[in-house]
Amino acid sequence: MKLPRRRPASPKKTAVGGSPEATRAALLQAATAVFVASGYEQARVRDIAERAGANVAAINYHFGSKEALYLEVLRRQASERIERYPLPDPAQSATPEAALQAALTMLLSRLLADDQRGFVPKLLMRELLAPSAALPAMVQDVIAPQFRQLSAVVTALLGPRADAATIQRCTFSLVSQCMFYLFARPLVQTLAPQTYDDGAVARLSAHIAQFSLGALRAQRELLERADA
Amino acid sequence: MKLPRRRPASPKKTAVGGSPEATRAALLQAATAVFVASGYEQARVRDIAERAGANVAAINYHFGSKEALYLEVLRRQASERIERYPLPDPAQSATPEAALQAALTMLLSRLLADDQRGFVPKLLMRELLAPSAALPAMVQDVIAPQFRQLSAVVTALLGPRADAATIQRCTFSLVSQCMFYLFARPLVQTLAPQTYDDGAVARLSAHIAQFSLGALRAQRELLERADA
DNA sequence: GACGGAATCAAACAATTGTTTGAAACAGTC
DNA sequence: GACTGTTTCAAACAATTGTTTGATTCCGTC
Repeated sequence: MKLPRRRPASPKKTAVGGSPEATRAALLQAATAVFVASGYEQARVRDIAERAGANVAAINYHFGSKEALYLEVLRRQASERIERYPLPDPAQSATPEAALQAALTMLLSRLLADDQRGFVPKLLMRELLAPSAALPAMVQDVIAPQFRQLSAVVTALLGPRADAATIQRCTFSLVSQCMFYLFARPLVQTLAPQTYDDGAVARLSAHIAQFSLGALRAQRELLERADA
Repeated sequence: MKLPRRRPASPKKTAVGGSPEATRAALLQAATAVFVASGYEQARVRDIAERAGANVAAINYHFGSKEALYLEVLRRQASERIERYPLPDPAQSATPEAALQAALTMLLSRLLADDQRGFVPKLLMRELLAPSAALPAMVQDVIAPQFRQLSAVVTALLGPRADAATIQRCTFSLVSQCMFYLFARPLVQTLAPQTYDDGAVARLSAHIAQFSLGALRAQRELLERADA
């Protein structure tokens, strides 16, 4: 009693559709979910195939290997999130202070937004914990641009006397406060359960901006007093 | 040509010693190294046994299973690190500023010190990524005390007008800057390779203290101006 | 409706995993 | 020196892994 498996939207397992492209897409979607849930090493190709309603061999047929599939998932998710949350143009902000606020909001949005189930942030966490061959590309594509952008804003706020090392450390201080709410979420939720309620991004970015603006102004005064 | 394997410090593979206790100890030490390097799932019992100069079966004989060995390693490492880096007494510091500096140094030490190969911090990362039943105990034993301590220091620096939420967020800002250098290490090393050179803890804690003291003073002024 | 390449499948494959086994070596006691 | 319980060992075990295979099904084309 075999029903036709191709075009007629086969009601087989999940939603393979029927065309080869549909299989590919289903595998990608299933792989994303499984990789996020288990990480690369713990993810099982059989889980992915089953979830996609496809055969195990389909993975190697369409992508070559488990690792190639992983890299493909990573590449797609990262670029998608990047274009969903474009970096704000610093020239559009009236003041460096406004630019900082805008940049922090976007950074936090990227890290905390729950659309797409937070794939990229979770994968980023996994990569940082157990770096794979994918991390360098991820740093270059996702992190470095944000870091450069923030560095420019910090440079504007610290004034002309700031050296490169100071700019770098201060930028780290900004990034760290944002990433903290991603990484330490289970911890923060234990200590302050209401933190991730509605409007979290706005609330947190406002605090981080206020905290950091005070720090950067003080740092600037310090630099200029030392230089004088 | 079998040489006597027991007491006479057998020069076999590594340093099993000879007695059953020595085998146990060697297994524990090797297991610690391997678990830290690879994590529980990726750690191979054969690696551990070889590193300890023991037979694979010795693990199951002495500890019952791979998981039991892991939990034993965990238990020992956690308690050891806690007593190695005791929290500084805030009453011993002359000023709140000095107390902040001392607390940050100790926090960073705990997170970055490479003795024992940073087992507990790495485990903390794994727990935050995939929380298990061990996390609550870990928060209670390792994190919460530091957080309370830092909160007290922050309260002193922010002055009497600070509300609980502000104190909490500012303390998070402090903790986040410290944890960042643990979590984002692969990232930081890409962007600023020299960061973890000798004296990292002193250098980083000095920056974080300076940055944050400026932020906290500004915050205090803000609070007092708004209240006045 | 037969041909042919693309796609899918169940099954087998080779490698690796944690664990168990049964014999051997050991130390202590009588 | 034989007995006993403990400890160690090489080897095998059972389960799981990613991958490959060879047959089969599909679909457009002639």
